[in-house]
Amino acid sequence: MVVREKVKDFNVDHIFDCGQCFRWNREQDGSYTGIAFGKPVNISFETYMEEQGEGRLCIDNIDEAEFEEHWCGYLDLNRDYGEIKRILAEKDPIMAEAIKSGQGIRILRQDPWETLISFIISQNNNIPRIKKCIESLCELFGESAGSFRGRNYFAFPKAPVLARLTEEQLAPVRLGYRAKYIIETAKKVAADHAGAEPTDTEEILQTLEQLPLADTAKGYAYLTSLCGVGPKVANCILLFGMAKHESFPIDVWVRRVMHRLYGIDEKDMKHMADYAADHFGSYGGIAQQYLFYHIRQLEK
DNA sequence: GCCCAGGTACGCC
DNA sequence: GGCGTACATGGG
Repeated sequence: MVVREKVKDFNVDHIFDCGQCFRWNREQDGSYTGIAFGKPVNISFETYMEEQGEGRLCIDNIDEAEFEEHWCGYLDLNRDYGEIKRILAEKDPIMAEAIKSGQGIRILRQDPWETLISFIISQNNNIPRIKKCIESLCELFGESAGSFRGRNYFAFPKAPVLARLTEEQLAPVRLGYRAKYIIETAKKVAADHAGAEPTDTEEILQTLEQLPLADTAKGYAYLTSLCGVGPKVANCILLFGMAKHESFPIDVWVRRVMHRLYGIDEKDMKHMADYAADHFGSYGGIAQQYLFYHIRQLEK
């Protein structure tokens, strides 16, 4: 168990139930259990006093070394979200209101491969079913990650494993027409990876794991070249799997916000993207998460 | 039966 | 390049 005191701008519901991740589940006590880096973990957060915005973060089933190596970055703990919120709140009153709804949001730095496949599954789908599909995919094709608090866990299946599957083998996961996209994308990613040995050619080979280091435009170009990855999914992968915080995914909910609250024409995606780039700049993706969380709260 | 869900591929103009 | 439309699946 790792404990950190005086953690600010952190709310487990805002972080794990804001649609950026699909493998974290809420427990009776309000904590969340999930799996990352091949290991099941429970995360709880206790605020010292109401309205204080500080609290104690507990991560169970890891040690200090694992915290430093993986979890500090995964939870984006070194970023000052208070400062980001101050900057964004000044942009407009709608954003200021949205930040109040999701004041404890943090953008996770998830595994690019898992994020890629998860968001291919997300297209034209709803969050509960996305979670079911991913869980089933891991149970059927992922390596066992042991048991934790009486439950068995499975790691996310790696690219070469999915690349070898047929649509028939994937059928039990109930992915629908997305099964084909996933097999094709897995083949491409696995092949790129296999071919990524140093060569004497000028051309820099692109692989998925190189993308977080590349600039956003290059990452976007690679991702949208994959089958089943369009503009929205690519931006989600850049944002949630590669910490490209300027990426601004536009889905049905964000369209709803931009139309209803900002008055932008419902089908003018270009205008929405331009608005985000102009107003929210390098924090576009974080702004998008406050808006996404906000509109969904309003609809509940 | 219909509509919807963190959209995309594909064909047509 | 901008438009429609089909697409698997399950919940409301």
